[in-house]
Amino acid sequence: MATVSDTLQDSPVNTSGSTDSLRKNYDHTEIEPRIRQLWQENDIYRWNPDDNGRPKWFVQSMFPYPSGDLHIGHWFAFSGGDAAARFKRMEGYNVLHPQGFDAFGLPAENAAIRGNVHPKLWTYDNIANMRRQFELMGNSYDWSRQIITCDPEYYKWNQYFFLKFLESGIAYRSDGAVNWCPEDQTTLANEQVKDGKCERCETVVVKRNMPQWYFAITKYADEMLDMSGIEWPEKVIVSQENWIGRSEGVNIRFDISEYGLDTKSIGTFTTRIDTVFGVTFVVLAPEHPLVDELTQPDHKPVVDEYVAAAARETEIERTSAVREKTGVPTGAYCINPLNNERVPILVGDYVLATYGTGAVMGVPAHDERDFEFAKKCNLPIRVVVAPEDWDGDELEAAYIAPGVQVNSGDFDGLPSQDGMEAISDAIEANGWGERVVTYHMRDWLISRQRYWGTPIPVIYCDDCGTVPVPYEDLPVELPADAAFKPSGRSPLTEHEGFLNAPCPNCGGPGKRETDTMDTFMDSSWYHMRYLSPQDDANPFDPEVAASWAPVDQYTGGMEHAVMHLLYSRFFNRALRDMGYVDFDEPYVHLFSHGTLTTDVGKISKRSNPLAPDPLVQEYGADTLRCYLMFLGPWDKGGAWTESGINGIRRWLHRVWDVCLRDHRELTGDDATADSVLDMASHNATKRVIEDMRSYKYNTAIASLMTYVNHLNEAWDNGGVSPELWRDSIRRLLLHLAPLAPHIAEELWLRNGWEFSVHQQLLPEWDESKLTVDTVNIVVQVNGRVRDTISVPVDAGEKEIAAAALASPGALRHTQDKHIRREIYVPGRLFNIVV
RNA sequence: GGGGGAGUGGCGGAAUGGUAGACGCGCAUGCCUUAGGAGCAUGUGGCUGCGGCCGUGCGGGUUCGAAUCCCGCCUCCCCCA
Repeated sequence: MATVSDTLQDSPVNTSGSTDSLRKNYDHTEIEPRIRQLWQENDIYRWNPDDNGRPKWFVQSMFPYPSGDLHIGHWFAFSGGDAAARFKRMEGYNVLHPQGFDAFGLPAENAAIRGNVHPKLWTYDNIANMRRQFELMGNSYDWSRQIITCDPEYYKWNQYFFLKFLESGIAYRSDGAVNWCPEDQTTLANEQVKDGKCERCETVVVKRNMPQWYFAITKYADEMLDMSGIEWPEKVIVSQENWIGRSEGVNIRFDISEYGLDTKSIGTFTTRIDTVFGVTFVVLAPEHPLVDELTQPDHKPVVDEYVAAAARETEIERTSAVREKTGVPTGAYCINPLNNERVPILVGDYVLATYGTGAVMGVPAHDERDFEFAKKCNLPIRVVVAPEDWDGDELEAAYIAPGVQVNSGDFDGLPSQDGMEAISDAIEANGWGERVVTYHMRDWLISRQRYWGTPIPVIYCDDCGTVPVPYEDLPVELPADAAFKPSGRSPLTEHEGFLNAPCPNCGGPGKRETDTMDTFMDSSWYHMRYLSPQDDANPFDPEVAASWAPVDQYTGGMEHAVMHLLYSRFFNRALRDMGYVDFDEPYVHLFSHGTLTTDVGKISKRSNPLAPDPLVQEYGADTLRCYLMFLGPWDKGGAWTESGINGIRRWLHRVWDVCLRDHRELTGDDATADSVLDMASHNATKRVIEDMRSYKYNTAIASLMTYVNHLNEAWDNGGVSPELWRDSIRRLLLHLAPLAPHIAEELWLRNGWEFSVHQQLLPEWDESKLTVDTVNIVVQVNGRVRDTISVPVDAGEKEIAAAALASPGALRHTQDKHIRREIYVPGRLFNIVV
């Protein structure tokens, strides 16, 4: 068993001075496991929630799905996250850095369908393997707080929160059109449909009508638009704003009472009520319930055929901007209440039944799609908001911008922004419609017709209706012996033992809900569970939460900009309103790292598994971590290629070499050499700390490389003092520790310093040491570099001007010329304008 | 169609108004070696008459000075429809 003293015993500081034998000693295959064991035995990454002497820092990387292998993309994500945690620890914070597994989800179940292996077995095997791979990375996780979301001890609390949501009216069941993935045989939330396809398997999603459970996320839509409490990348904020998609407008009704139907009007939603006098037609979605009733007999065959054709097309096809807008008249008319005009009603497939009211008022003069549609269908185009210099001519394209109301009755002459308000007032006063706010975001559909998820804890009773499972009966556990064949219904439906349960209310026969919850339920609050993962009385310990939540720093990929990050923000607000937490936002700072790609494409759980294990074996975890962080800016991602990794390995060899030289060989008789090295040290500290704080790992490593080059130069030139050398090596290792934790620890111990380097504070830098005695000033003539001069740092402008003007390079270009101007940028350059 | 980001050597990238190409890869030459796909050292944007000239996607502009700021255009990537 290795201990700290053993390490020192086994590997004393080498005093032979022979660099050849030293170099051979950097054997990552020996060092890395031994150092990790040392960390483990001393438990240095265990979080102590009661250590209040240091400020708290809750830092978390988005937990992985246990797909089976930790691929190189995971390494890219987690190397940076771990460096951030280690750096913060060394800045003096009490750091909580946990990790876990997002363990429910379809791949496990699909594996069961394919390979006859139980999802639970598959998942836990994968977790075991990924834990082993995580160990190879040497991350500073407190594994004692690991959570696995498919453990009943975890999902019990999903069910608990579901029941709480039910009580507070946030969870509700509703029947209606939902997104259905034919491949995965389940419904999907709107957020999980990308380009009309399933986010997971890319199958085209279809609409189905079925009763499903929802969370009322839209209740928080306005509040979630307020991002003032978070420091997140702009692109994530913008994505969420767009997804929530708040728009203010007016619902206005067009009268159809002349047809004697039950429905007396067509409701339409518009954000441009200022253009209502320009309505020359109304378009219904092909699925609109009024289509059938309103279509006049002589138009029937055409309309029926059009509706049937539209049903065969997907939403993406129908709303594609490049596609020609088509439509057919119903032969019916409706009345615009503002001007009592009769306008034709058409059916057009660019209008979707699921969006707004499923009907739009057509204003061709001021809407691009309506303009195109009117041209195509030969409908009139009437200008009602005039461009500034409008001459009364026909428009060649829709005029979208604000202008002045014309052809708008009493509202003529008003600026259209004012017209918007005045017309809205008139509509509301006359009962023709009302102002409404709509959102693009829909309520969160959480039902899934799959096995491997959290059972929704309700029982349906013929007499009592929908009855929540009592809290004391939680968790409702997944039965182990389900049949995994996709049928469009949850496998649990086929499981009699699970399905039949007595009604908790009346004791009569009841049927359990057989759908399971969307797995985004699990990740919406998992950060809170890290605070007290073993608590069996509460989802999380309120006292610990009071002082430790929210998460201070969260890192993860952009793919969760909407979905996970949106759901968590909603979930936290719901928890807040139920009194569980007293803050609004779950994740204060967010950093979105980029995507690592291969030449094949994106690395993800869906493709390109590139196993890092052989790379770790060949190069070592430290080399791989540093290489990934050196590829480019962390937030930009990059293309994976193995070429170049040798550069990092060579550099770590040089680090090894320079850190094990015997400082007693140094003479210490050159004060200038000392000040040069000291400046390099302080400069490295400044640059590395500043870069690490802003996650610029690539330039932080570059600065460390430069620093090692300086150390080598200083050694070769000789003359530096042994004390300064030791101090400089110390600095190097402290800065290296977050990025290459194993080698930094090994070299730290070999130099005789106290275990562990990861429990040290970062060195500071002294600005005054960053200035030198003489400084090189660039001499320019007309902005072009002609010479450089070396002057004392405290030289005045006059002195510098004289030296610059006298420099050979400047003289060549100023001879026989008239000097018009001289520009001096202190400490940098002197520009002569001739 | 809308929103966001980016275009710099052979390559990854650095520099956000002040010496373009830090740092690294690759390449070249040399040293060491029985050998090397190892290590070390030096060099490395292009052209050159050795004075310089050209050079950060393209075209214009502002400035003493622009990769950086402004206007117009082209291309690529990501997100949303």
